[in-house]
Amino acid sequence: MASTASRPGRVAKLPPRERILDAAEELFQSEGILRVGVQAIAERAETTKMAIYRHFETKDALVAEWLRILAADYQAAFDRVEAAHPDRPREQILGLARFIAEGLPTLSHRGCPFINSLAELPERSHPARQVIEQHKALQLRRLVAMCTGAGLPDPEQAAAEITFVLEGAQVSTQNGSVDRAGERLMRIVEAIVDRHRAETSRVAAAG
Amino acid sequence: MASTASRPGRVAKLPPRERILDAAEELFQSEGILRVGVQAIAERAETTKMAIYRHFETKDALVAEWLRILAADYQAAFDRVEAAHPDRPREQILGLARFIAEGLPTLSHRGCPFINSLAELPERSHPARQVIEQHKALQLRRLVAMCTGAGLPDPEQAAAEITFVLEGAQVSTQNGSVDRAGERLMRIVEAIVDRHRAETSRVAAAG
DNA sequence: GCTCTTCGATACCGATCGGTATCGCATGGC
DNA sequence: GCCATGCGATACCGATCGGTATCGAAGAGC
Repeated sequence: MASTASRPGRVAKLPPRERILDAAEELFQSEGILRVGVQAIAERAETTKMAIYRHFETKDALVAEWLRILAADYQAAFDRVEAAHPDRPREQILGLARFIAEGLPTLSHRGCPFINSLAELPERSHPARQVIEQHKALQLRRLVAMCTGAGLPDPEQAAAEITFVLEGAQVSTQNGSVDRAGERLMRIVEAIVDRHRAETSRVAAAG
Repeated sequence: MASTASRPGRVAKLPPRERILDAAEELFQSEGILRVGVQAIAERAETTKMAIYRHFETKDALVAEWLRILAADYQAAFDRVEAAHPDRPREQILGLARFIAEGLPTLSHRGCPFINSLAELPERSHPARQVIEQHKALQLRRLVAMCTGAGLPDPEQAAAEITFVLEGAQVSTQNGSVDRAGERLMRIVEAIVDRHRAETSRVAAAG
């Protein structure tokens, strides 16, 4: 037989903690948090419940860690969009909207993990809630910064409007009521930015 | 002692089925569907589990019936808004937005029941999902009709935009990221309608 | 080569879940 | 007055939940 050192299974296996997080990611996203048991996560991760509790204090801690990673991935995508359009805040905003719009067909009828998790975890003390609220707060701050950079006269209002349509597009995709949500999303975000820019010139002309 | 006929308890009690639905409404809204057991509903309704299963085939059927009633209430509110502004579609649209905006502080950090239920019940075959999707589809149709009545040149796009911001305002209120969501919601809905009206005159001028 | 940690496997815990069976009582229609 | 029905109470079912205890094999560092 071959050596056992470099051939842990049929393919190279990640360490247990990564496998657990990957399995949790897939199951939580497709079936929800509450409906997925720790045993099911262990099986998909090709490990055992005990291994999970060796790496995470409780199931709630695992949920929180999953959302933390997801939020970090999301912020990284945010970073890439910003970097792709340096010093052009309007393009950054539209790039962000495009990022969301392109993701809509993927999440299809199983919506945004943050929104869903918020629905599944009503207790304000749950560790996952803090992760979600911090993430949303950070996202809004970055959006406000972009709107400020774009010279919009009321960046808080503009950022709030964009936040509304981004989240609304995701839930409307989830319940399948609106078709061509991606295109519609892009159109309205452009319209929001342009309207606020028009406000700029109006304010400038008046001042 | 007084007659027992007209004095069923300390106060006049509704029939069990209504009490069950009331209890389910309160518990599902505040704690979510999956976290509330049938036993807990029975206790709050001052009855027993058996009584619940005499009126509803399964817990899922109770959930579906709850959402059916909720959707009917919602459509009734929709009717009242329409009736309050006969033949003035623009006022109807703004009235609807105001209805949602005024409800935001009430649902506070425990969002829209339809959005939450969608997150809690991922199985497409669940009876409650059909109720939700039908409700959302009907709401969108009515909104499209209002936009058509208002003479907007692209009523589907306008209705989709309004749907996005209505739903987005609710989830952003739930996660607490946006302050003054009600005012912001009203401002953007007005802006959407006015922008589409401006498109109207532009199209008319070009035609 | 030895030891210390990690991993996998299994069995188990108490609690709770959705759902059912049964029984006695009260009530309303006839 | 009688009887069918609705209701409340209790006990119970199998399944699953989150979480723990235990034990043996395997691997890495010194």
